[in-house]
Amino acid sequence: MLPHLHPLPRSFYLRSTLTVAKDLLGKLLVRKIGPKLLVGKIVEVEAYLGRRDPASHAYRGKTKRNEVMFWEGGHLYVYFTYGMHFCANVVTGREGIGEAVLLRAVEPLAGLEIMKRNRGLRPNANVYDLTNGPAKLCEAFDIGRTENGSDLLSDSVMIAQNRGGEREVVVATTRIGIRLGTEHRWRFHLKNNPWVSRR
DNA sequence: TAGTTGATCGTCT
DNA sequence: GACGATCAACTAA
Repeated sequence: MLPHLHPLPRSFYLRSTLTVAKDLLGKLLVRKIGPKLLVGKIVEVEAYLGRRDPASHAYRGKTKRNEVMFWEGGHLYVYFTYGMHFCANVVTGREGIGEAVLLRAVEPLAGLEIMKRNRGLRPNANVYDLTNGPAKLCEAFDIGRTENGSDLLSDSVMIAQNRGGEREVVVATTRIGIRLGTEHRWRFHLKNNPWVSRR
């Protein structure tokens, strides 16, 4: 059913952040928790360009919180916000750069029942509410503090090529939930995908 | 449908 | 001490 879940190579992440952000659309977010397998197609992301981007956590340089953003590309930066939510980012570029791509929404493909349970939703809940937001997808995929700094080429969290996924139309808009940096259209999503947040 | 608000706490000023 | 890369519940119209 889901053959060849093989992680993308390190070189995928060692390119410009905007390029990686667009290329992440359509790829598979894969989470393995013991025997349980969760898979979602990435449908919405935002790029955060480090020291040159006032909206980025890395704008003022490295801190204890954002340290992982400055690691080599292909790691997962997970942060805690609003006192209750986690959000997950894909670190891009070479070590010391401090750039990342926020995963904002995925289309659930496998492990829907587990995601519903992780989200605390009833079995008959609307599937569109499962993973249509950055904090929602983290809850659904059970991504939290423990996953901060995970290598995306490892097994527990990986991003894999979506085989047979044909080319889709990408839409660029301004980023959501920020005060500075609103002039840039660094949010990318797949056109008309029902899991994209704020349609 | 649009706009407002409360929840809740780690991080940085 | 203020606020945030959010979400859900609420109000008004």
